[in-house]
Amino acid sequence: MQAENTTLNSFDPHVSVDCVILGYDGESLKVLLSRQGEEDPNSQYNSLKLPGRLLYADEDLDDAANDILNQLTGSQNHYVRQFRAFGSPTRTNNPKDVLWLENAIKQKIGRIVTIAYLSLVRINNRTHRTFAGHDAAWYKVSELPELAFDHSTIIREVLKELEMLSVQQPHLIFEMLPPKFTALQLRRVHEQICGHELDVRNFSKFIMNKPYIVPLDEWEQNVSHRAARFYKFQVGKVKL
Amino acid sequence: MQAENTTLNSFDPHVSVDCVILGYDGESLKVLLSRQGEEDPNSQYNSLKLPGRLLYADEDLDDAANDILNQLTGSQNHYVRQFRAFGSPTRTNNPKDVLWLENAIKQKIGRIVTIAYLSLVRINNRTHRTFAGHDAAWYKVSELPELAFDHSTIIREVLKELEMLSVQQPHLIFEMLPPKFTALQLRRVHEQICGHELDVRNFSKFIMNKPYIVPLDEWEQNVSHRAARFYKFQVGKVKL
DNA sequence: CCAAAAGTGTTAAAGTTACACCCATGT
DNA sequence: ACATGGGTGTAACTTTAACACTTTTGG
Repeated sequence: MQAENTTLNSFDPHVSVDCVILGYDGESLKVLLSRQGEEDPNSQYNSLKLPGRLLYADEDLDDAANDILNQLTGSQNHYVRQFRAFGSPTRTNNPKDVLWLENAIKQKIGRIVTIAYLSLVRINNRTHRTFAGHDAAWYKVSELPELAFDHSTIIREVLKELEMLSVQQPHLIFEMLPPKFTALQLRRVHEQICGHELDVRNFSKFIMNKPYIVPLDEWEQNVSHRAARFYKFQVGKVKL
Repeated sequence: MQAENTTLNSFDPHVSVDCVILGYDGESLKVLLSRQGEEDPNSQYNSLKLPGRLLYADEDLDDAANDILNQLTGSQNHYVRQFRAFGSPTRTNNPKDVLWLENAIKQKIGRIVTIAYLSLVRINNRTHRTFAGHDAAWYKVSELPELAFDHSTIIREVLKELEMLSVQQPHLIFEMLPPKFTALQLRRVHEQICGHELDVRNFSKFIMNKPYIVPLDEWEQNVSHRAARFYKFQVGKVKL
C-alpha cells in the first residue's frame, strides 16, 4: 500500500473464496466437489471444482466461507477456518478453465486470487442434496478426478494441514463423526488422515481418556462378535 | 466461483500484500514499519504501517512479498512465508486511514483484502536505509504505536505464529541472528519470542546439539568474564 | 467351537523438567 | 578477591512405542 506505485502498475484481480469441505463416510475421507454443467467425460472444460464463488461486496472472508458451506449442507455451525490464499497469475490459465470461466462469468477473467478454507463436516443425506444449477457430491480424496484450476493442489495442501491438526487438535476430528461412534470408527478416521495403521492400544491411550470423550451405556446391536461400546464427544470439555 | 451470482453481487476488491518483517537487534524483537509522510504526532492519519502495496498484474503473491522485502532490505533470500488473508470489509474504515488512502491512491477505496506475510531478517545497517518517499524503521513489538488499518492485529497474530514456529521449527530463528552468535544471544531471541525466561541447561539440550548448530573456534574478546564461544548455523543440516 | 472384532497393560526408550556448582576473565 | 556471565550433569517424571492375550457375540 505505497502511494507511488498503486496508480501505475496495480489492478484489481477478482477475489474468490473456495472451500475444501471434508467428511468421512465410515470408509474413506471425502471432499465435497461441485459440478457445473453436464457430467460428460468429453466435456470441453473441467466441470468439477471446489465449491466457492467470488466475494460479495461488504462480505467478510469468513462469512463467505460459512455461506458457501450453508448453501451446500443446509446446516450451520460447521467447523471452518481459513487455510491459505492462492494467487498465482497462471492458476486460471488452463484453456479448459478459461472456456468455462468466460461462459460462466460472461466477461474476460484476468485473474482470480482465491482464499481457500478448510471445513470438516458430517456426511449425511442432506449434504447430498442437489441445488439448482449445480450438483455437489462427495469424492474420495484418494481417487480425485481432474479438477479445475489449481484445486487439486489446494486439496493436497489442505490434507497435509489436516494431518497436523488431527494430532495437535484431535477434538476437531469429531466434526466428521456421527454423534455416537465406536472406538473403531474414531481410529479409522485418524488412519485415513495420517495414511497408515495406528496401534489400537496406543491410540486408545492417546485419545480415549481425553475428558471430552464420554462413554455411553449403549453398545452395537446384532454384530457377530463382541459388541463395541458407543461414545459421544462433549464439546464443553475441550482443553488445549 | 458459481455462475449465477458472479454477475449480480460480486465486485473486485483491491488486493494487497503486507509483510510483517521481524528482526532481533540483540535486545528486543522488532518489526519493520514504514512511515508515509512527515513524522507528526498530530498528523491527521496514521502514518505508520506494515510495508506492503497493492498486487501488480501478473504478479504472484509470494513474488510480491519478496519484492517488498527486497525493496526495503536491499538484499534477497530472506525467509518469507504467507501467513493469512485479512479481508474484513471494515478494516479500511478508520477515518484517519480513509483520508490517507484517498490521498495516496487518488481514488475511492471500497475495500482492500490483504495477504499478510511473515518474514524473518537480520537487522543490520542496510535495513535502516531510507527510501525515496517513505522511511522504514524498526519498532519494538512490545511497544507498538498506533498503526493503520488492522495492522496491529496482524502483527499480534503473526507473533503467536512465531512462538509456535520457534518451538516446532527452531532453525527458522537463525534468520534473525548474525552469522556468528553465542548461546546467550540464541537463548535471548527465544525468550523474547515466548515471553518468558528459559532454563539455560534445558535450552542447551533443546537446541545446542542439533546437527545444524556448529561450534566455531572463536570466542568473545574483551569481556570481563569468561568468554562465550561462537557458533554458526549450517543450513544444509536442517532435518525436520 | 469357531470366527471376528473388542478391550485391556507392561516394559523399554526417549524426552522433559527442575535444579546448583565450578570456570574463566577483567577490574 | 570479586563480580560477571559461561558452561556443564543428574535424577524424577512423563511420554511414546512396541508388543499379545482374553472376552464377547453370532453363526
